[in-house]
Amino acid sequence: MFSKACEYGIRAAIYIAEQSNQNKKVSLKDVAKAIESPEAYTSKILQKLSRCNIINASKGPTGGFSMDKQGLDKVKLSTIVSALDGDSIYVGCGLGLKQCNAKMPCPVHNQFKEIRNELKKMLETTT
Amino acid sequence: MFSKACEYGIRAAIYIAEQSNQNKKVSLKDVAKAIESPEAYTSKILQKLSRCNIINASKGPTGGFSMDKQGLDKVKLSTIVSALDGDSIYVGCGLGLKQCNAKMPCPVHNQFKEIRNELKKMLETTT
DNA sequence: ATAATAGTGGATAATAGTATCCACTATTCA
DNA sequence: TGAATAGTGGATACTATTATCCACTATTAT
Repeated sequence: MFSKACEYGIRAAIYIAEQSNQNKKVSLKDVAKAIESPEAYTSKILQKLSRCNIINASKGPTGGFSMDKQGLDKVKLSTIVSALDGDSIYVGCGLGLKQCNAKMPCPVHNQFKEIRNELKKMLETTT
Repeated sequence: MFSKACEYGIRAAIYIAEQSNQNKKVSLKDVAKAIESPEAYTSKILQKLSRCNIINASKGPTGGFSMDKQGLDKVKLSTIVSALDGDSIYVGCGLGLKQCNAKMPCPVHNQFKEIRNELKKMLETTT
């Protein structure tokens, strides 16, 4: 469904959100440990999320990652997914056909469309 | 959604089914050309499908791939998918969490479950 | 100021999925 | 029988994803 990176990203965001909700800043190590992910790799992912302003990163001692408490419930899963995986989940035919579209639908075109809409709707809920 | 191999497999199966419905046997080349896939790679995929008895393969000149005309509408997409991708689509938490199950659901557990059921239902339709 | 901490960014390695090559076997037909 | 055809199976190459390493910068506290 999602790439590994995206899974880590979602899990990390959820964890950071939980901690921020208690006014706690967390370090890279904390996050990696909490979500059981390789530390260095997680670092990259958090960098991306931070660049997209989904999470805040601060340097130096007492630094770490956090999220705005007030904006917390405005963060959609879909934002995280598209930041890490792009829109690959949404675009293109389920069978990888180029000539598949509404006019020339592949045999499973409509079923796929329905499921994708379901998924999209779901991703637009909060952490 | 699906691996490339699986996409090719589904497309190939659909093509072979169409041709078999007109009592036509098709060669590897035909299939690869029709579904725009690399020939050698497609060969591997068709081998798998043939081993799972989803399609028939015959050697020698006039050989090629075909499907039983009577069993044609009994072939489920899900069979092809699980032959090529295993059950990776169905199993496990959408976020890759090990400790996620009905009792300890992750924040998106139930939404995922619903979508997966939709998908499963859909895959159990014919070519 | 300086030492310690914590994130950053670029280079690189390991792995899995995708794709190709080639020698081989089975089958058909002349 | 033998030549041509078509699928088989194993070995190998390519590519993107996943993962790691390390030198660097920014920040804080002493």
